[in-house]
Amino acid sequence: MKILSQSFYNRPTLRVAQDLLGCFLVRGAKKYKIVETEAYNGPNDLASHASIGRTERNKIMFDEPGTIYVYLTYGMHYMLNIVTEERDYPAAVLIRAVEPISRNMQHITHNTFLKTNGPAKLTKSLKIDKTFNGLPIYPIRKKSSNGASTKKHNLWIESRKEELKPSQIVRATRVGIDYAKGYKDKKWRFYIKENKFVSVQ
DNA sequence: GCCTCGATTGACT
DNA sequence: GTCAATCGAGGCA
Repeated sequence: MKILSQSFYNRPTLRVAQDLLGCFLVRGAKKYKIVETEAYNGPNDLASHASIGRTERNKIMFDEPGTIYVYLTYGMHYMLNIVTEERDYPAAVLIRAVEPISRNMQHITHNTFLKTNGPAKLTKSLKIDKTFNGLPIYPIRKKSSNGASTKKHNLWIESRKEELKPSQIVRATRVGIDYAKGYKDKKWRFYIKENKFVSVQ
């Protein structure tokens, strides 16, 4: 199993959103299968933060492919996204749901269920917050001799074990974006068919 | 400065 | 089905 490189994310956003299904989001010693994603694609997508141009909040969406974009919504929920396509093209994939894979993770912890079946629930479960905003999700090659190390963080994405069949992938409209005229009906959400951790079937 | 609203969730009628 | 939580970004004065 191999960590996805930056070039994986430097491809069309809809492609990346589909190809992330079945890949593994790894947080320290814990591993989760990605089962639901959404694409936010380009400057014209009215559902995307980037449709109003570059701002202090959304500037990360214009950054390098493979950059982590985390923002706060409703004053309390963090959303995890990975930036796609080349620098200055604003696009990202929202990770909406993951399935816990490691042993002993589907049980009760701290008097509550570990819930990862929704974009805000998974960031809460995995303790992902704005400190990840702007960091790379891809591996950084080490600086050569003088040991000027890059900042460490234990969040990355590994490739699938095996390809998904097209019949295992469902295309659907995105959630919570009814305000996006002309874009709300685009089927830019992808999920693994019949997976019980998908937020909205 | 002031107002509106959100890529959501959980509690409640 | 309805609605509050909770706060920063963005728009506008």
